[in-house]
Amino acid sequence: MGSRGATESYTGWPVIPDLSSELRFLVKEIPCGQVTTFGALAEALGDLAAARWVATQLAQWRDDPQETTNIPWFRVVRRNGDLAAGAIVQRQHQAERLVHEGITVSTSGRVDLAVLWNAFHTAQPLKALADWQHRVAPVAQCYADIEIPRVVAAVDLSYSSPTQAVAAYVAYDWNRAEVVHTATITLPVTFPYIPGYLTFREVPAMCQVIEHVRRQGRLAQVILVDGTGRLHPRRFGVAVAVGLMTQCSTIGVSKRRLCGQPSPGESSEECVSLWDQDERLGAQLRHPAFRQPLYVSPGFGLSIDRSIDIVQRVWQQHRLPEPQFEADKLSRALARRMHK
DNA sequence: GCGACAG
DNA sequence: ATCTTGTCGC
Repeated sequence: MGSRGATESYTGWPVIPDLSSELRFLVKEIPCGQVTTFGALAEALGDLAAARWVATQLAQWRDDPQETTNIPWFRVVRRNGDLAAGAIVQRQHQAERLVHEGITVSTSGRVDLAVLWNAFHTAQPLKALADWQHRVAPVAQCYADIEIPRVVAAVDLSYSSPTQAVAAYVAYDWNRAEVVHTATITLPVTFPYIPGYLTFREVPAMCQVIEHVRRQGRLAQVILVDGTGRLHPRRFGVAVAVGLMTQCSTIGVSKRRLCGQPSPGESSEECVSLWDQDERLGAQLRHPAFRQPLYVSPGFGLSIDRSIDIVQRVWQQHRLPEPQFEADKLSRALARRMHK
């Protein structure tokens, strides 16, 4: 079975676990005649936040003729005892499999969770990754603010298939309002999207396109990253990791909020600080032309306030700041072209 | 039914 | 993020 669980060195990037293999192993541990929950499996992986991914992965195996007979997906139900989500025929199938193993399923499609099985053997690989984030986050907290540079870049990812990422880099001159450099790369991606762990999914591709631009000698002084920076439960969003790995100044900019609460005292419409555990981590920005706000936090090498200055400078014509809008457009166009 | 956890 | 029909706005 090889090495299970995440191990890492103190200084470098951690070994990224193969979560699908880990989950497959755990599901196969559930004994005949027993049931468990998606959340229990997620906790066995090391974080309840993975529950949704566990559910979607099990549904995938359920619907895959190659996998469905090897993996007892039907022994996993929701926390309230309900059978897994899905079409009526699939829920019926799950009920039949459970009844066949001697488990009582009510007419409404619910099992008694008093018998929930939970004795997994696991190294909790996600917990190892979270510990690594906690430990490395303080290293990224030093900064020496630069002036707002003329050229601000952005990196963004699209997917040409569920396992193939397209990373785009776009450098934008806000004074002349034009794109001055672009680059793209493609890379296989296997780590799933789990809230709080986006770093381990998207940072390798982002760093690779940035290193490519560095070799071209065209690296901008600041890079906007789709996602969060310090505005993260462990202060280690994807923008922090990209900055740390590349030693570039980075800013996390997201369309939705991962964590942080607006400070009650502030009345400003266009900029409200976001706090978590009595710590100011970033800001919610509003643009008069757009309904939806933007969530901004430093990744690496910049203060919160300078990060805000820079994002406001390049946020003009679209819902996303111009460099990100262009990077999104570019990566999506290439991903679509590759899909054909 | 509601709230919700980046991409 | 991606998958998609119908819908809305410039």
